[in-house]
Parts: sequence; structure tokens; C-alpha cells
Amino acid sequence: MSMTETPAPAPESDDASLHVAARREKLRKLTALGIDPWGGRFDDHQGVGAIRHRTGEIFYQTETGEQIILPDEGTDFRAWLAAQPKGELHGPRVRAAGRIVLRRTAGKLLFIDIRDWSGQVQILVGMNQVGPEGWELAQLLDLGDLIGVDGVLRRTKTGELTIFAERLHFLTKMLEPPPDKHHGLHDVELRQRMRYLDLLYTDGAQERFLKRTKIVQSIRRTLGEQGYVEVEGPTLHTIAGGAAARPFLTHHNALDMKLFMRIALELHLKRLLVGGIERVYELGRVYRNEGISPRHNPEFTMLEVYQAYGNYETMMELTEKLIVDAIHATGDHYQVTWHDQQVDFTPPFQRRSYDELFAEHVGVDPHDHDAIRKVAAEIGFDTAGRDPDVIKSDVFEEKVEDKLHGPIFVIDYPASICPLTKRSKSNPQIAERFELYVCGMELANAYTELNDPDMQEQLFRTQLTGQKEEDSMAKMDHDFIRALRHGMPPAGGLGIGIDRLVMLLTGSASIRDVILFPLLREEKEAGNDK
RNA sequence: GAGGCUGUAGCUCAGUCGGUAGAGCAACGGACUUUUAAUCCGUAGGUCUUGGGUUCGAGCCCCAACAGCCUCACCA
Repeated sequence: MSMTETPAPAPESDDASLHVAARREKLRKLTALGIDPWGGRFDDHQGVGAIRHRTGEIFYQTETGEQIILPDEGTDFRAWLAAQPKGELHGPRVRAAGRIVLRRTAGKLLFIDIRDWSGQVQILVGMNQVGPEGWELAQLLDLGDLIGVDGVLRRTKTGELTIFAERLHFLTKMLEPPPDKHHGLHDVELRQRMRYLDLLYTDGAQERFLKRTKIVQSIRRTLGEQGYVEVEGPTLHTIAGGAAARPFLTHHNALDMKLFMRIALELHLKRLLVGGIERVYELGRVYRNEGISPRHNPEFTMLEVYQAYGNYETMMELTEKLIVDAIHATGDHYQVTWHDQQVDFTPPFQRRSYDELFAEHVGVDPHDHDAIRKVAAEIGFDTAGRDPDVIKSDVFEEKVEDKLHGPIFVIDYPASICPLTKRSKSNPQIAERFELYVCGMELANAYTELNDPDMQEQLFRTQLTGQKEEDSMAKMDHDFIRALRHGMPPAGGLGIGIDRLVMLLTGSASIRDVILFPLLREEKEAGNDK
């Protein structure tokens, strides 16, 4: 049985509050009773949710042996019970495990509510039903402790579904006091720093993150069904390419080599296209050394998909399917509410060209560089010596993006700001690219991929005037060019920001609500929980 | 990086005009064999984020630091 020795004294922290001291005292008493406060394997228990589904097995049996089915939920159970001939309730034997979330005594009775990830259920512990040892154990239970229970599932006089305990099993002691049993955790900082408490005590927190899992699973399923294979590229790069972002810098000791954390998945997936992996994707973390905001976290999850012999239109169809399938997988409807906004994901999504939207929202001819420059200057942008298309792009971001309620595919971008994209055959000034916007947020980005190695090399060499190298996607990668020289099939490529998709589908205002452990500043005093 | 808001008991929050700290829950002791945010009686719990300043006196006013949130910038 219990191998527990004398419990270790409270480590370092001398600031043990009354609550912690009380819990440690109970820990000591448990040990003294020969009960392991840290539990162990507990087999054959059912989820609370599954147990709640067994209510139909409860029946009332009269002394004459007549079995009566219980009334529907909502009827006055106490009155119904009083009206029955003499007898008693019978129900199935069940075994459950969970965390104590509520506790109330009524003389020689103890009501405990335990919760697991499938639901919550009440347990009734009676002094005469669990015996002296069980009762002694029951006196040592605190909110937040993990327990197991064997008992019979029945209803109390008031009709509450309840496990009438026959035996309690102590599974783990909670040494810290839990948050308010009714209000939970409101402090946003505490919820992020102590996500475990948030998951346990904030309504909807677990559901939100489990929904994230469903979305990711759905994406993998959809891609798998369409013949895409998942791969894992390197996260340590010698050149941080594939996107315009500042990388994190790190260092390999043995090779004495400067390395960057990846900012995109693109360039390695394209190497795999050259290698004959015709439909390939990676769903993984990228790292960008940029500011933090409700829509940005320094590490975030990105999906990139590449399909040989496809183009950006292929990717538009795929994007729609991925999103629609994810919505179905989470049991939602096409109409989604986000931030008081209604978004309608009914396919097909709207498609509008960049220039069209530019003209509509800026009110200026998208080809009139001088007029655009004037607008940019009015906004306050520095225009001197900068590439016209870069200026146009700045104006687009300032004037148009916020208004793209969407979902809307913005298509046909100016070629010069898209160094990894194939030009339109009919108009070399246009890149075959789309971005998907929803609620002013960029959700997806896709290209017909550039596979001409000479042109790619040239674009890497040509920094657009007015752009710093670190701000540009065009970072020379000789190995990547060499790969292209071996023949990359014409292809469509797609990137989707998974966190933002999850935000939209979970109604989350902040990206930190859908990332389990968002980046936070270090706590000042380690060991101090505040 | 700039600006704004916030920081009070373990948790959720009050705190008036600047006069030395309050509630609910949680904890501890007690009553109660059908409660359900149980109830009732009693007890304990505070470096008011930190450091300066003004003042006879600061949770409150001023300055700075730290942390979180929001807006902006960078970016997706």
C-alpha cells in the first residue's frame, strides 16, 4: 500500500499562508492514517459525463417488488417520491475520479461535487455508510483535492443525481488554495501564468482549448484525405527566410554556428517539392522576434501547404475547404460571432482584386503613383526614395485592411512586393497571390509559387528601395536557389495562421486566449506565486 | 519602443473629503443525516505591487520602478 514516508517539510517558502499550513496539516494526517496523499493508479473508473448518462438505470422499487421508472427531469422529485408506496431507489454501481470543486457538510453527511473533464457530479458521503475510516478520510478532504469514489448512482430526495459513496480513494492533495469556487479566476495575468488554474476554474477555458485541438485535427484530416503528407522541417535555420520578419538568434556550440529560429516553413517545404513530395504540408511553430499584441505572439502556429502542379486558385479552394471542414468538426454553423461581429463563412468566399479594393476604399486610381504618394504623405508615411508599390502596400494596409470584414479573398497583388510569387502571364506587374481577410485580420496567404531559379535569384538580389533587408522577404538563400535549379514543379502554396483561425472560431478577442502558454515577462521573485 | 488604464486578504471585489483596512467566498473551531454558491454561531488572516516624495497624518495626492491589459509602432 502506501510507501509514503514522513512528508517533506514545506520547501523554502516560509510565507506559507494559513491555507497552505492547513493543507499541509491534512497532508500529515493522511500520511499518519497510512494513506498515500499522492495516490496512484486508479483503474476502471468512468468519466463523469458517461456516468451522468446512466440516469436511466435508476429506478424505484417498492417493498412489494414493483419497479417504477423515475419521472422526467424537471418534475418535483421530492413530491413524486413522497407519493410512492414504501420502497427505495436503486441504481448502478459506479466508480469515478475527479477534483473536488464544492464541499458542504450536513452533520454526519458530507456532500462533495467532483469534476473531471467530462462533467461534474455530486457525491454523498454518509458517516454510517463509509465507516469510521472512510469518515476520517472524508474529514481531511479540501477543495481542489483529487479523489476517487466507489458507490451507487442514485438521486437524493431533491432529485439531484448523486453517487452514494461506499468507499473513497484519496488520489492527490492540492497544497495551494484554489480560486473562489464561484467566481473562479478573473485576473488575466494569473490566468495566463497559471494556465492550469484557468483550465480548471474558468468556465469555457477547457472547452476553448479542446476546440482548438478539434480544429487542428480537422485540418490534418482534410489534408490527409486529399493526399497531402505531413512533414517536419528544421526549426533551426542558417538563413531566416520565407517571410518578412525579424528572427530570434541562437547559437550551436559544437559547430560554433549562428542559427536563427525559423520565421516560416516555406523554403524547406519547397525543397521537398523539388524532391518529388508532390503534396506536402507542415503544421508547426514559427518564431518571430516582433512585438506582442492581441493578434501577435512571438511564437505561433502556422500551416503551410504546397501542391505540385497547382496554383493560387487551387489553394483558394483548399483554404475554403479547410475552414468549412473545421467549422463542421467543431459542430458550429457558418454564422460565427466574433467581437460583436457576425461573420458568414458560407462558401464560396468573396473574391476581389487588390486594385479594385484599393480604388474602392482609398478612392484613388491604383495605377496613379503620384496620387498614391500624396495619400501616403497625408497619412504621414515617409515616401521619399521608396518603391511605389511599397508605398501602395502601406496605404492598402492603412486604409483597406481594417475594412475587410470578410471572409474575403484579396487577389492579384502588385508583383514587386511578392518576391516568392509567380507573375501573372497576362500582366507581369501582377503576382498570382491571395490573402484571406476576416474581420480585418489576415488569416491566410497563398501564391502561385515562383519556380524560375534565375528569376528567384534576381529577386533575392533586388531589395526594393526603401526596405531594410530584415523587413523584406527577399533574403538570399543560395541553397534554396540551387534546389530550384533542379526543377521545382509549378505549384500552389498556402499559409494559414492557425491561432487566428482558432480565435475566430472560438470568439476569442486575444491570441493569448487560444495559446496555452503565451509569452509573458519573467516573474520577479521565483517561488512567489504572485 | 510611446501613450492610457489597472495593481487592496488565498480568490472575487468595496474603500466616501487624505484621518491608520472592509465584505463575500476560502481557512480554523463548533451545530446539523438529503445539501447543492447549503445554513447558523464563533475565530484568525493585510509590507494596500515596490521604492521615494508631499503632509501633523497617505490605500487615496506627486515622482519613479515592476507586472498585466488596451491603443499605436514592428508584424501575421
